[in-house]
Order: sequence, then C-alpha cells, then structure tokens
Amino acid sequence: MLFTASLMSESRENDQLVQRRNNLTEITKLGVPIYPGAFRCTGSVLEIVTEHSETDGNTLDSDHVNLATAGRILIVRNFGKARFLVISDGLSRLQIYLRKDSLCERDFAIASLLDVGDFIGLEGRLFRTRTDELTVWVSRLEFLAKCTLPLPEKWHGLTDIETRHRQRYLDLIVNPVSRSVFETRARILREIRRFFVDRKFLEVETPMMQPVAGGALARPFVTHHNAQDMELYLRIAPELYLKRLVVGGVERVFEINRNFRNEGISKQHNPEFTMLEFYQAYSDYRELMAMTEDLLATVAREAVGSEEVTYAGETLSFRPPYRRVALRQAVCEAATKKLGKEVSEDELRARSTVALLAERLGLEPSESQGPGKITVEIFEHLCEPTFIQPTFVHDFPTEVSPLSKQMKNDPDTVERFELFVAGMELANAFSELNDPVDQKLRFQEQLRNRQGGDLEAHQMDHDYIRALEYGLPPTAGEGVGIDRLVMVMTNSPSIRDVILFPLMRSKREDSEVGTNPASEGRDD
RNA sequence: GGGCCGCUAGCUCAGUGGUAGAGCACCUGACUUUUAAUCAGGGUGUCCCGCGUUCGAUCCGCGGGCGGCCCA
Repeated sequence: MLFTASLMSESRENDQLVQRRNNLTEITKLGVPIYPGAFRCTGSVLEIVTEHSETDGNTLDSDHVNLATAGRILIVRNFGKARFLVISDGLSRLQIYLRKDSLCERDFAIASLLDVGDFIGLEGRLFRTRTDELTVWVSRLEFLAKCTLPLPEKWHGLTDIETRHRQRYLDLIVNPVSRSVFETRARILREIRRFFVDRKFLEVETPMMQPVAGGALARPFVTHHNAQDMELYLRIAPELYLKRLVVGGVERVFEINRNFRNEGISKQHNPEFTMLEFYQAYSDYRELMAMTEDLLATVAREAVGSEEVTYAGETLSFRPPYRRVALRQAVCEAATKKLGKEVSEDELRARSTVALLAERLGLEPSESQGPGKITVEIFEHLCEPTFIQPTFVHDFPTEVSPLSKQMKNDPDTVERFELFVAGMELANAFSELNDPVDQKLRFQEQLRNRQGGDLEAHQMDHDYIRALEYGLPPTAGEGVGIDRLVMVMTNSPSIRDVILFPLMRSKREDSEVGTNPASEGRDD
C-alpha cells in the first residue's frame, strides 16, 4: 500500500516542479552554490531605473555605465544564443540581456537553466535596445536563489482575491499595484507621525493585553496568562490608558497600534485593525474637528499628492472645511424625507416615539435599547451610507457615549463627533468626561446594560476612576481608523486590500504543508 | 447569522449525464536587440470534499469546506 501511495504521489508530480528541480540539480553540477550568500550591488533596480530613465542610448554607450544589481526574474524571452530577462527588486523592473559571446561558459550555462521566479545577481553595462528599452548588457551572472514553484501568469497575473490575501507574497511579486498600496500605507503612517511629532505630541505604546477591556463598546478577545493564572483581554481600544497618561502630565499623547474586536468580518471590518488615538489637554471636540481637517488634508497631500482622491468612482475632497451636521438633525432630515412626514428632535428623545419611528423604518429595537441607542441605530441605517464627502456628525446621545463629556445645557447629549467618508466611519472624537463621580455613574449604567445582555457594554474600571480622581485636565481625544483611511487614500474597496495578512479561515494545507503544494492530499 | 454566486491544468477562464478544453506558463526543436517575442510540435488534471441518484456524476440532489457580493 505504501509503495502504491508513493508511486501515485510521484506520478502526480507537476512537471513544472520536476523541471525546476532538475534545473537546480543541473546548476549544482556546474559547481555553482545554489543558496549562496550576499551579492554586492552598486544599486537596486529601482535606483538604476530612476537614475537612467532619461539617459539616451548614445550617452550610455559613450559613458560605459557599469553596474551590479540583483533581483527576481519575472519574464524570460529566449533566443537560443541570447536571452532577454526582466528582473524586479519588488519595486521596479529592469530588462537584462544575456548573450553567449558576452559571458563565460559557466555563466551562459547558468543562464540557460534559469526559471521565472529565480533570483540572480549580475554585472554589466547599461545600453538601450533598438526599441529604446533601458537594458543591462550582462558580463557576469550569479545564481542567488531558486524558485521551485511556478509563478502566476505574466499577462492576467494573480486575480483570485482569496489567493492574493492568503499568499500575499505572490500578490506582491506579480501585482505592482499591491505593493504600491502598502507603500502608500507606510507614507500615510509616516505623515501622521510627523504631524503629531511636529505638534509636540509624545508617541507611546500602551497595553495590548488588558485585565479590563475598556475604551470602546465592543466584544473583546479573551486570552489567558498561564503563570499568573489570569484572564486577559486583547484590547479593544487604548483610550483609558492614554487618558491615564494625560493624568500623569503627558498633555499631548498619541498611539498608533492594533485593536482587536471580536465581531464579524466585512469589507470595513477586520478583527484586528490599526487605530490612531491622540489626546490633547485643555482642548475640546470643536478644536479636534479643525485639527482633523488639517491632519487629513496634510496626509492626502503628502501621501498621495493631492487633497482630492478618487474612491469608488467618486472624487473626495479633503480640503477643509468639511460639512458639519448634528446627529439628531441628520436623523430627523433623513427620516422626514424617507417617511414623507415631519420628524422632530423631540420624537428622538423619548423611548416610545423613537421606537415607533424605528419600527416604521423597518428596524426592530430591543427592549434594552434606550432612545439614544435607537436614534444611533436609525442614524447608521439611514444616514451613514449617504455621507460620501468628509462629514462631521456631532453631538451624540449620552446613552451611547459613556466616556464623553455632556453638553452644558443638554445632559442627554455629549460633545462628540464622528467623521464619515465614503459612507464609512473614519474617526470618533469627544471632549473627555473628566468628572470621576459622573464617570462612575456612567460605568454603573453600562454594567446594568451588561446584565441586561448587552455584551458590548463597557466594563467597570476602578483604576481608571481613581486616575480621574487625581485629576484629568479638560481634554479632547480622537481615534482614527488607519485601515479605512488607507482604503480611501488608495481607492481600495475592501479593508483586506490594505492589510497585508487579513484574517482568513484556516485551510488544512496551510498549516500542514511547508514548501510543496504538490504534496497536498497525500495519504501519508 | 441570512440570501445569492463561485470553486475545472501552475495562472486566467470555457465546457459537458458517456475517455476533460483554450490562452498564458511548461516541455522538445529553431532563433544573438526581443517587448504578451516569433515559428513548428507536445495537454501536463483528485473538475473543492463526502454521501446519494444513475449502467455511468466534474455536471443532477443532499450535506460539508473555503471564498466573493448583498443584507443583518
């Protein structure tokens, strides 16, 4: 049986794999090391291409531009005694020209054993072909590493979304657009850091594993610390720790890091996602609106070169000022339009009337939801998708904002805004509640919701209350969803396009098979 | 969580209740400035998995897996 199984496996070997391994063996026979060490380059492919993009052929011929570089082979065009290859350094592509009479016997032998995907190093001089393509005339070739699996096709490339996400390395090899998304992501992060450092903010890192998962209304992931025999939660927000730092005198503080929320996956939700949070003492949410406009306009300018970006066919303008609308007002306007009859703010403030309104709009408010929560549900249903251009929605119900400061003359409303772009929530900010007595009452209210079955309700955090008792200056704080921001800036339809390794359900072979998919499904 | 759709060669995709197809890739040969190189030949496969219906299933039915879109 074993013999049979083995034979079957062998016979099922893909001929491309066999071919590639044979080529590797042949290279070994030439006495060439197949996994050598460093190769000294005078410049990367990108550097060469950038430096000589405008240099004409005559100049290259007279100047004798000698160089050494390295990269992965993406295309092979074979002419018997000559070959054209295209190599890539991951950022840019460059053609190289190998001809028998310009190489030693060993190097030309290597050249004829190369497969698409292999890494090579080379020395040579630059010239331009008859068709004016910048090309390296290779005089010395070094084999650097083998690609033993066939790469996706050069023309259609790799389009299968699942494979692109599961095997991001393949996506990056063959889809230059994918690399550019992550280049832009890195630029956005650099610009955000520069923005806050310029304004004297301190960048910090606060716990990702927390005994109480606070700072947001969401279900956490649970984990366990063995040595302490202690339940821990992956953080859902850094908020409460950052405000502790403001208590400690760090008057301007920011953090860019991962949050984890144990909820569904969608085009706008990945269980782990990157968030910017920043806090500024002696400020309020009005100031943060202006600061947010400044931040996004700066990021757009510096990271993608324009304050206007195209997203899903729409031109979005990040040039300030952005539209501002009060949440209840937005709900009233949308509901009035939808139902064809006047809906007033008073209706939203009473549980009985707002519940009725929600039902007429096709929602099913639960018993535990108060008027504020129902109003926000209506908002999410009716208004959110309509905010395409950057829009501040401000003044939220206190009920859904246990960490925000109430308005002076309206205790049912807090000084809070969310920024919407392309129908997505991009930022959430408020004047921080700094009254420890009120904060404790709000937590207790949340605990009642929790006992009523709301798994997203906030937990009690006694140490945070204690920190507030030492005194938190008037402070405004904001969180910005970095992944969504990158989506907008790179015209990416899904959050998975801007996260290198988005969460995927595991497939059997991913964990079982190391290097060779040909062994998938073997019964051994 | 619900609905709809998809899963066929390394990749991108056709297709059929009766021995499985194309382009690229790959193999053999020709070719020393090509550009999706070209020319001549070659089809390389667990048709996602399991069960059922059937003389016979990649196709039909049921269940499952993974993914996509829409809804919640």
